Amino acid sequence: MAITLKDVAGAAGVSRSTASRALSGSVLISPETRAAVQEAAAKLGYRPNRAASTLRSRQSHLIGLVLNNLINASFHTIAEVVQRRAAAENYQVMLCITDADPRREESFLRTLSTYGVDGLIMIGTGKNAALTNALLAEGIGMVSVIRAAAESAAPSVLAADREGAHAATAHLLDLGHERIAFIGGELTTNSGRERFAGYEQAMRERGRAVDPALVERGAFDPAFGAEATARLLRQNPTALFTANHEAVFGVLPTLVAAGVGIPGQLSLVCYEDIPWLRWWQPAVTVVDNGARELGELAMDLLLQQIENRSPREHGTGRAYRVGAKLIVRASCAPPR
Amino acid sequence: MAITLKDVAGAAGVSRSTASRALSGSVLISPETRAAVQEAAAKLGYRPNRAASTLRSRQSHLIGLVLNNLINASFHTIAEVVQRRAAAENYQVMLCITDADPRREESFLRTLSTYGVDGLIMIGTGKNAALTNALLAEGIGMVSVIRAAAESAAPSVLAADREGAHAATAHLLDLGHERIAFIGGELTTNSGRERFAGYEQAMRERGRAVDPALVERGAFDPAFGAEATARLLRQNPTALFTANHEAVFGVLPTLVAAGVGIPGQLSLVCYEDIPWLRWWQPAVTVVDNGARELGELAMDLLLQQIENRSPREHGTGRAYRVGAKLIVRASCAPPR
DNA sequence: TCCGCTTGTGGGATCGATTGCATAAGGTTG
DNA sequence: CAACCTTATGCAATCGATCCCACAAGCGGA
Repeated sequence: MAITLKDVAGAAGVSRSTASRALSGSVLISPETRAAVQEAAAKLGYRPNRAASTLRSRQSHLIGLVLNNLINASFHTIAEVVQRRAAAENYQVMLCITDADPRREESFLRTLSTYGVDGLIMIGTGKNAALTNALLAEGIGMVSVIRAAAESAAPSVLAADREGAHAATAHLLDLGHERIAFIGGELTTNSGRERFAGYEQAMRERGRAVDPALVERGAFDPAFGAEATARLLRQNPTALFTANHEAVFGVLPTLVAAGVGIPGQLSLVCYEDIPWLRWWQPAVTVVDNGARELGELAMDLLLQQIENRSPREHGTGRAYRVGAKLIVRASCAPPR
Repeated sequence: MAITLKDVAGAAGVSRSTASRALSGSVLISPETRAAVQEAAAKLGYRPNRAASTLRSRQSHLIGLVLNNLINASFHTIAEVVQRRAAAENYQVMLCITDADPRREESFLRTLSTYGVDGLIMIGTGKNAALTNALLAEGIGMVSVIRAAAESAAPSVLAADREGAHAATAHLLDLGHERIAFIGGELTTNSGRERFAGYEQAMRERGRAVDPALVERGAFDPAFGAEATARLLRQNPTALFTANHEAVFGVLPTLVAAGVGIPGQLSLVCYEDIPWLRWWQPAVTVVDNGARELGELAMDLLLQQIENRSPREHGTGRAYRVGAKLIVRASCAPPR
């Protein structure tokens, strides 16, 4: 039915082996033969059968991308970056959405391995370390992004959450703020813990105690952001650092509804550089966690692993950090 | 190296053929044999090799998802829905991001066909109809979503943009507005054309002429939204319908900066139900284009095609419509 | 008893590209 | 000129699951 390598070989007057070598490049083939085969392939519109190629060569040119969802800005940014880099290097991406459910994740990991993926980019739950380590041992490349299980042997690319939160808090302190409120995620999450640590550290460095009444931690969800903001406003803070991204959707409307002037009455810093915060009035100062660079670096590491084929060297669980950047815009001013 | 069907067959004391049939289900196999094979497979941790299966059976259980980007809310919503449905039906999704570039799209389509995808979900550029029709003729399933080329033989699932825009405009007219400004996309795009048509139709039905000074059409981009809003405010509209989703990011800050009271001074309706507009203060009345249903319906149609394997029946270019819903919130009121 | 049918199982070819091994042609060196 | 190496090519096995075909066992009816 479809055109196979045999047809191309026939048209070019060579054997299948020679045709294969001519098209895959980089082996002993005379320039004329190579040209003849390439011409024949082009003329016939030959498209190689990846299933056959994968079966024999054990290289699928497939990369599995495992993540929680695509709604979160960091996640879909990373997904985009990964797909683009992959395509540029002639790899294809299999998308798997886990909802942060370890059971779904496990199922995806098993399925991906049946497809013979060459590597995996994981924003993982951290609950399947035994399985991921087994896959790693089988020679499948792997890089964890954003989250990393301590027991995982895969290298990880992490956001500098502590540094980012530290920079945001320091910025507010530099402006002269003392009553800096904090809205964060639960301490059970990586980012919740690290960002609070950054906030606390900055306060401590300037000799400021953290006032528990100014700290709100809760679910990654706008409703929590709204409640927390309402509570915090009663404490008369002069600045607010929202380190819980999803909560922002609740924080901003609550501030507007309460008629709080920004930055006149309250200085505001949020987390993650999403378009809305850039286009808001006044434009909101944010911490950019560097989602694009996270994705780029993860793919660099993964492609290195895949090409070297040396799980030993990479299976060290080494953690790389991507710097967070404070993007100063118009939402902060010295306190009155 | 890895455990193959041969190993499972050996452990269960049957032939490879029998083992294969026992695991693939739905053929003549005695219950005891089937149980024995399944047990052996489970005990050995057998994971079938998809490459081999695809090569022989010409079914990859892969679906290609081709779209512009993942930033746009409709697109990543559709991507999520497609992936979930696919996973539930034991298909995997290959993600391809085209940036709406026909050349990239073409390249992805060719690559996907080398992987032997069973079907394609396309938010396409419409510029590769010859190629998509060829793939369709080869037996690859296909459904276009949101955009559809007239020359394409694939069925399409389209948003009811005209109806949505009509409903939004009618809502404003019902409240008593007469000077209803419109911000849309270029007429060269499907959604730009259809949404303007809906606006115009609603106006016409109520005997209102469309005032060209109240209509702005331009790029899908916040900067355009900001300029357009600034120009429109000089025309003293009592209501604004923003049918260009990306422009919203420029429209809202401009309105806030100009101190326009909503809905007191100006009623506002936007397009697409994204979290920000739900949590804005006041909550913004929007037209929901039904991205989730678009994705669901597209997958339903695709799975039907793949299972029936009857390109004839489906290759009719038939267009399905998903209804748009007006979600009334707090951003509209009668004019003063 | 024999024929024909149903049900279950095995043998072996097959999908299409890759690759180890053999070999031929041409060139170099002592 | 013989021994040897380099370069280019072909042959045939191979990857692992599927599926056509053959065939055996069991059973009912004539």
